[in-house]
Amino acid sequence: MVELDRCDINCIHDEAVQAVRQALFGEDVAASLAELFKALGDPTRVKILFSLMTRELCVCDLTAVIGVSDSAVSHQLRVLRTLRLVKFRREGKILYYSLADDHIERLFAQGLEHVTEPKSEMNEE
Amino acid sequence: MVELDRCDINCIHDEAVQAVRQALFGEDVAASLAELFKALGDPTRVKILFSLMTRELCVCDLTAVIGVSDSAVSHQLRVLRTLRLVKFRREGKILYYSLADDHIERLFAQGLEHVTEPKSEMNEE
DNA sequence: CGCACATATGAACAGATGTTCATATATACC
DNA sequence: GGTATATATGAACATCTGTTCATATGTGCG
Repeated sequence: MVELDRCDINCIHDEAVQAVRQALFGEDVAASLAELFKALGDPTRVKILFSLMTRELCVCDLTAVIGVSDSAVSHQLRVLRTLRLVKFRREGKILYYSLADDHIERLFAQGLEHVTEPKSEMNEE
Repeated sequence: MVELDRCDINCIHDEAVQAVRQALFGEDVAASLAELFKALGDPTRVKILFSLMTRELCVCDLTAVIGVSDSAVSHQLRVLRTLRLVKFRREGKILYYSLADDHIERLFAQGLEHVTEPKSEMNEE
């Protein structure tokens, strides 16, 4: 029940705005969602996650597969860990990383569907 | 069939690396995926897209709902348009934006599932 | 045509992001 | 304990990103 401070521009469709406002999730949810997607929005992290879809891998393997420094991988793994996208288990000095759950696989599947979709015709200006 | 230039580090699990390498999609796909998710990785764009899930809206409505300048909305709409996430139709001087397809709805649904999931227990160090 | 409105665009700027390099931690083995 | 390996972390830095402000485009109307 937010008192909507009516904008002074006049092209606004009031009921539409009110309806959408009520349906709209809060700042925090929007921020969380954005944070999640942002984490998926980097080529290195995408490759890490996709690699882990095949099987669990150690940091060393990841650097070999993806072709970036171990430091870079490590930094990115931290991002993914913080967002609970990956988990790991230790075996001696080696850490084996794997996907935290199957949300990522489904997100990737959806994403790939959009990306590889036959772009009917650009709707760009 | 990429000839894998074996990394000089020795903790690598060779067959694992080779297997994953073969399964891994190309640079271009990884880049496209990352680009898509990056587009979803901003609070303003998240709110725009979520608003459009309810119904089509003009730019003015969006500024009112989300509470940012029309210029900012416009800039973000361009990003979303470029990635074919939204489309629009003109009616006089007003442009009505709407979601380009239903991939976004499904991506959001998946994303929300992850975000709102009861975080069993942090797996952070 | 000229003006008003709805939206788009470009430049500028502050803040965020990803990598590198150097260094630290943790574990195994001698 | 000391050394080697696997990984993590912090600082530094160049690049990218999102907003704002000023200005441009496009449409309707008188």
